Amino acid sequence: MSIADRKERERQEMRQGILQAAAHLFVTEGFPKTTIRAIASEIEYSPGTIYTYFKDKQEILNALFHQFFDELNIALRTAGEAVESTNRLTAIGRAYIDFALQNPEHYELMFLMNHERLEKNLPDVSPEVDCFDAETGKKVESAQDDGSFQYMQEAIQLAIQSGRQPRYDLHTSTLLAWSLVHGIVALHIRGFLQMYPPDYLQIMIHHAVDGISSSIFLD
Amino acid sequence: MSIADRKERERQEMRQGILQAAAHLFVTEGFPKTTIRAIASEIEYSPGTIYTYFKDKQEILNALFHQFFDELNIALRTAGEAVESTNRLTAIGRAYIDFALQNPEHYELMFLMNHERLEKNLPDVSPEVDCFDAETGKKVESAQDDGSFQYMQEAIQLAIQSGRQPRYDLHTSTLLAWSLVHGIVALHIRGFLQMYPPDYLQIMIHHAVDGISSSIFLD
DNA sequence: CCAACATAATGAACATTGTTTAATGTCTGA
DNA sequence: TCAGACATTAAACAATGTTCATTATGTTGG
Repeated sequence: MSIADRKERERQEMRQGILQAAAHLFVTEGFPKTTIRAIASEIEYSPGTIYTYFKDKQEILNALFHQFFDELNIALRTAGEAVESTNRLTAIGRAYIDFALQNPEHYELMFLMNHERLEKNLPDVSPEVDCFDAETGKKVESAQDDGSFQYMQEAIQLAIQSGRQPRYDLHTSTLLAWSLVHGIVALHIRGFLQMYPPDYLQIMIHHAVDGISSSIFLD
Repeated sequence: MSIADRKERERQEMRQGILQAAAHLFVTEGFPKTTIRAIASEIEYSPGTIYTYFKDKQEILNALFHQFFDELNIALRTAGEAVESTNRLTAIGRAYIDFALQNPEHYELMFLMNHERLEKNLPDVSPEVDCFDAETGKKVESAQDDGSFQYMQEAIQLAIQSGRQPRYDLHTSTLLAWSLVHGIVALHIRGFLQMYPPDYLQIMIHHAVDGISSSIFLD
């Protein structure tokens, strides 16, 4: 069954080619301005061909979605493993902000754009850590997840095990940490921090990363 | 010149009618799904008429932009003035989150959507507080601003004057506070906090608002 | 009162979008 | 060799934001 293999391989190569062209255009031109015709032109095929490999424009974005989240995940874990567990949370926070500021278009597609993921076929990219009972709010089962959110949560847990005193429970602490770094980069990418000169903003962000620990730990 | 006055008045009424119809559609259907034809149909005019009053679709949004920021501004100041200055920051933070969660579509248009404000004619909605020298980072002149950001900053300043010990300088503290509340609501509106049951999320948000003070004050 | 005139409203038209489809070609497996 | 599955294409479709010539309306000066 070598022919079928080759066919499947060619199909996957075509898919990757489309994804690569789409990623380039999405990141440089933005999602709305990127036309199917432009993607097709980039890979030198007709527009209709795209629909042999992807249901619609949204599904192309969904595929890239997963890819970008993997990139963030790797960036955070690389930065986190490079330091001992006591400094890990700060290292992760800094890596998170660096990723977002160095790849603002990736972050745009991942966290800022409105994907309407609620009603459509969403990639399971949302950091599903635990499943709760809808009535009691108690944790029902702990899902093994290799996401960025989970890794940040693990870092906080490690810090607690190392003796640091948390202000709130683990989930709340993680939410606070994540909200802080996301808030900064989201405001920045949307241009709401333009009134600060870049170097001064860098100092503030530096302090903000330190503020993560301050806001969730007592000591 | 009464006739000219009436003409001008009728013109402004028409503008307001368009804005009202557009606001309703933007908020219920979202900006991209709202067509010029739908707005025109709502006010029972032809599509072309819209362009007698607004340059394009973006300019309609810009006008609503100002309106929504005024609403937020009023909400924050009402909540802030209701308490003494020591609790003001927390009250503002809570009001901010309430505003965003009770008017998610307004918040969407204000802070989450990509307006491409950089290149186009942007409303001066960005919270321009101070002007800095690009090289030294020192404050050059203090601009009087009645924005929400400014009000949050004033509340922090009041807390400091009341004896609280800030961790960082005033601007950094304000950035931290704003990033925290924006981060929470931005993640929530984008659906990244869906794995938490609503009541548990409420508790976490409650803690998060308290976390504002913890993250920027030493005591 | 009438004749220009300015302005507003219209509906058709245009260019561009995402997507579908019928037709054509190509390759596979028997 | 041949029939069927599949990929590709150009054309077409519906819907979008926007423009424009035309029409209608009301205002102004004589």
